[in-house]
Amino acid sequence: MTKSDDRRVLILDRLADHVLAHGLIASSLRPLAKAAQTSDRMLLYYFADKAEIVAATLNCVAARMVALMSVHAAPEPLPIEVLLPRITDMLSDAAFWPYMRVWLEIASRAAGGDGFYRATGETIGRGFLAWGGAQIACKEGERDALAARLLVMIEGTVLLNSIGLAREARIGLGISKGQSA
Amino acid sequence: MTKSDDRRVLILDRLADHVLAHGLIASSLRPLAKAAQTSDRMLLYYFADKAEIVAATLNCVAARMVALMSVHAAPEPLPIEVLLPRITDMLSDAAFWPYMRVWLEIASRAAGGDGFYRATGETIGRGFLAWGGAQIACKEGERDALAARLLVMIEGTVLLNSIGLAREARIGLGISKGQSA
DNA sequence: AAGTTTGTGTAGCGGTTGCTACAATAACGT
DNA sequence: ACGTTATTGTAGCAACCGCTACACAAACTT
Repeated sequence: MTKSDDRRVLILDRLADHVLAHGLIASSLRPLAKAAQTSDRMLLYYFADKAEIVAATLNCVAARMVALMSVHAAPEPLPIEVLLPRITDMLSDAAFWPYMRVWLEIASRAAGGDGFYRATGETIGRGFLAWGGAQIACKEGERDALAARLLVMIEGTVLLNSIGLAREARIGLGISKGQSA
Repeated sequence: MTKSDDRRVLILDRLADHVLAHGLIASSLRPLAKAAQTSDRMLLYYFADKAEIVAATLNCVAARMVALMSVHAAPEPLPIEVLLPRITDMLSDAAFWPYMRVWLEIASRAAGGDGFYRATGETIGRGFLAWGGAQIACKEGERDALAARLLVMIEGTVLLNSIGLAREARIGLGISKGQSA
């Protein structure tokens, strides 16, 4: 049934658009259905329940973010002091902001004890860790620690950005001003 | 009308208990009213609307957190390398976890564009900044940058804790193992 | 004692939530 | 052509959401 699979993929793509544009908080069945140009009835025909819809949609969102990040990845490893401002600029990019919003929603729900969001968050977080680690120019024995360091600082920056303390985040990372290279 | 003021304070205290125990997500009027041992009707008698209830409750929650943090504050300034593991341990403390949960809910809603939560988050964030800055032993000219650095790392740790990457956070901060002093 | 303010219960409004029962059409294999 | 399967619309459920109208009692003022 390739037909229905195609339809599912098309729907998921539109659902991802909607979640990125309006957040998980605005993603109850009827708004989602409207964004996907169907009815809530049909959403629950293609998916078992809302949990499955959200899981599949977040999958799609994560895939897009991976693609977006690989575009921004440095072509060769860089020292962490160079990497940090680069990534900070990336996070401040308007194209990334929707992902950060969803990312914070996931973290918040994970903190609330929801197992699904905790697992999803951990997977994506480990993805960040690997992505960053691969770009650091360093001795092999230092890579894990530096990657973790990068991750802490990235996540700290994301959170501070969300509450309007982006400036303080840059100061904390020792970034003097403006865009980097 | 001290009588009704007392009643308001008593209610707020119970509301704070509930928000800390179950999060903002579980804080619609009827559960809040039950926790405060009243009715939703009475909640909206003492407060204008739900926004006012949440604002007042978060005020109360923030006050409690300040009290809790001042207990954990170092009696004298410490170098940042000593401060960092101390604070990380504090954040991992079970007594702090409820606050971190609410903190992430605030950040998430701020990221969603809600003006109230953005303002609340910024205020509390600046409170963290000042609290941390005051405890750092350093030259005066370095204080702001170090305080910001501390803040980024704290917030990064909070977010990573929420998604089950507490271990990675510690590694990133260069904390070798176990509790500190 | 009369009148006014302060407090409280009951009941319900219009809206949203996730989800489902029922029925009808469209497509397909035989 | 016929029976089955895939797809879709309509309508509605029970639970929840923030909030309000109305009635009523206690308490305080004068």
